[in-house]
Amino acid sequence: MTTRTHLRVSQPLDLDATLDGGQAFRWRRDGDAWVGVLGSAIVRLARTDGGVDIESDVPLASDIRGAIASYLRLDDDLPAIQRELATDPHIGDGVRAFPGLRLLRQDPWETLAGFILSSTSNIPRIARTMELIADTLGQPLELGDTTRHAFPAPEAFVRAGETQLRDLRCGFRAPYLVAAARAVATGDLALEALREAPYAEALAALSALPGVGDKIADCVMLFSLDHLEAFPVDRWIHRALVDWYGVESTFRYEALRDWAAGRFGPLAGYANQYLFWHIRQSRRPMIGAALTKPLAPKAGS
DNA sequence: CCACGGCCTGATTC
DNA sequence: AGAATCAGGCCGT
Repeated sequence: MTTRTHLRVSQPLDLDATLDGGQAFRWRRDGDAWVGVLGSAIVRLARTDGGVDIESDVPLASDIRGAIASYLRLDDDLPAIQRELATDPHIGDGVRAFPGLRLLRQDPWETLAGFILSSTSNIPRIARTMELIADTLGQPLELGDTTRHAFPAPEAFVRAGETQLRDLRCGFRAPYLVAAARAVATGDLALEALREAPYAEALAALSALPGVGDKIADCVMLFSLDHLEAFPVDRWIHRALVDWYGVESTFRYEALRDWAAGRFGPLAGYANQYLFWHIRQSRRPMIGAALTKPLAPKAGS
C-alpha cells in the first residue's frame, strides 16, 4: 500500500539541513526526496513550495501527517526563535546560512541508542551501524520498491545481547546498549516521563546509564525529549566556543553548560544546532551524506 | 576533584 | 603499502 498526501508548512524548513545534520541517522536521500522510518512507517518526504509531499506505507488514518509535523517540530515558531537568538552575531551567521534548519522531535529510545553509538565515532559510521542493527533485528517495511526496517525495540536489543551487538559492529558500546535496553524494557528508565521532568532530573536519570555521560544525555534530551535548554558540547561546539567566544579551553563540561545557559537561555539547544552547522561548514566543504557503503556483520558467528 | 590511558572499528593520513 | 592517527565520549585508576 502506498499513501500519498501533502502537509502544508508555513514554517521555514530545510529538509537537507534538518534531516542530514547529525541529529538523526536513518534518513537517506532519494533523488529530491528523503526516505526514513518513523516508528513502523516508512516515509518519503519531498519539499514543495507550500509544504511537504509525503509517501508512506501506512494508511492516512494513522495520522502520518500529524506524526511528521510533530517529528519536524512544526509547532516551534522558528522565526521567533531565530529573532531572539540571532542578536548573537555567530548565531546570526548560522541562521542566515541555514534559515530552515530545525530541531527534531525523535523517538527517545532510537535517539538514546544512536547517541550511545556516537561515542568516539562519526556520522557515516553511526548511520551504517544503526542500519545494520535495524536490518538484522527490526521488522521489515516496504514502500514501493524500497525496503527498510523499523528500529528495533529495547526488548530486541536485550534478546540480541552483547555478543551479537558486537558482531553488529557496535564495539565497546555493545554492553552499554544492552544495559540501556534492559533499563527501558523493565521500566526502570521511563523515557517518556522525562519529557515532563525538569532538566536536572532527566539528566540524572539518563546519565545513570553506563556509557551515557553529560554529552550523550544532552543530545537525547534535545533531540527527543523536548528539553530545548540542553546544550550538548562535543568537539565541534567546544571549538566554536573557544574560537568564537573566547571561552577558556580548560572549562569543564559543567562550566560550559552554565556558560551556554547564561548566554543563550532556555533556547540554547537551537543556538547549539546553528553553531554546530556553522562551524562544521566553515571547516569542511560538506557534511558527509549519511551512508556510503553498507556494512556487513562480522563473519563466522 | 583532576588527568590520563584505554576501548571497538573504519577512514584517512603519513 | 602498512602503520599511526583520528572520530560528535565515557569509564576506571
